[in-house]
Amino acid sequence: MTDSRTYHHGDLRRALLAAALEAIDEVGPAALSLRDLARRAGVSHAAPAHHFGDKAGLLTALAAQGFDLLAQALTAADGDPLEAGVAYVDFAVTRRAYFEVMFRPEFYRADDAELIAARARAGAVLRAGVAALPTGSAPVDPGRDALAAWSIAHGFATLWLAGVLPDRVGDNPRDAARTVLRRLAT
Amino acid sequence: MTDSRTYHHGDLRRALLAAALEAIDEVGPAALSLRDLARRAGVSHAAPAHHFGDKAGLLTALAAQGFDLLAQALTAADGDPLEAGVAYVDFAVTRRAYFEVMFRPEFYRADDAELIAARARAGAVLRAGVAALPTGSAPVDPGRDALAAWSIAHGFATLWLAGVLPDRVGDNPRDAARTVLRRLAT
DNA sequence: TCCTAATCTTGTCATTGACAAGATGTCACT
DNA sequence: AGTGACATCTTGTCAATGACAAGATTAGGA
Repeated sequence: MTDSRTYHHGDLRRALLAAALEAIDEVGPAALSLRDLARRAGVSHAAPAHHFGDKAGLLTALAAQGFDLLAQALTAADGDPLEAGVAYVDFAVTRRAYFEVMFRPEFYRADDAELIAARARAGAVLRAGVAALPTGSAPVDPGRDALAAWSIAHGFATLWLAGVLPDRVGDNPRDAARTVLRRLAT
Repeated sequence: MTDSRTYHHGDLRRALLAAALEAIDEVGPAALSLRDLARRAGVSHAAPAHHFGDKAGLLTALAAQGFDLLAQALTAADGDPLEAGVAYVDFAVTRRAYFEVMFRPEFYRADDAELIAARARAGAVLRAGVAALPTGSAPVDPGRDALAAWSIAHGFATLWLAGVLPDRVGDNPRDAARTVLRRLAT
């Protein structure tokens, strides 16, 4: 179906999303160009509009897909809250394009039903992953603990992606994340 | 000097930075338009180029100014690491435009000397603020503790700005941050 | 005064997002 | 097989933008 001689592409929607991931990795979500995606997919400049309406539509689809992939990644670290945090950071780094779109609501339609559902699924997995965290001595608010855990993992991931962490942390995000996250898990 | 009848603006650089803060608060840093800033300042569309070269130049100046303001805000919470964290979150929320640019290196020139200096100043204040954190029972790596503290504050601030936190956290970022950050400070 | 540099303007070009209208392919139904 | 409705893709167009070039205006010192 990648035969460029056919009038119909055959799988353009998927091809555009894949091209978007590449493009975002290269230039970031802000500089993403629909026309560039069309060129990458070998179709005309107006073809993307049919599948996504506009740029926000495409990024909405990407974000929804990203939340599902994140839920999947967190599920893999079943039971171990520390490893769930590591998986969160790992997702942000290895699937950077998804992550960068997911947490920038100004790029997509935050009221999209499919997106809201996907985000809710990821949120449920995330809260479940944190539930097994060892609590302090004082009576704790589980909501607060989940927020703290989410914050530290999200913050470390964001700072890593922003490239502002000192060189000392090394180049292995999983190991670095585990070291930092352990500060909360003890 | 704000007299629009004069050929020279008089304080265009400052006016453009102020207009940029407004515009970013309205549409975000990605959708920022130099021509819109020029209109807001009452000058021609090419006037900004003389002061900042291009868009990245303007955002570089904004980011550098932001790091200095952050350092200033952190210094105000002198000595108390918990309040330093609260001040960090408060800065992100109340001076959102600065914060959103500062941690998106793809928007500006990360090799700018003035920016690097400002960021180093802010980093020094941040590390100093965390130094007084109560350590756990085990022998600790102060660098790790600083990273954990930075991560949790930065993560909470980022999640707050992204608007993905549950309604339960309320609408007061300072109080909410204090509650979450205490999880690390005990 | 004059002159040099800084500041701002006008004009231009390629790129982009969005929209409209038309061409082509696909598929269900007869 | 034939046909019509719909999905998919194309071509054409427009306003907005970033960047650049060249010229006008002003400020401030020799």
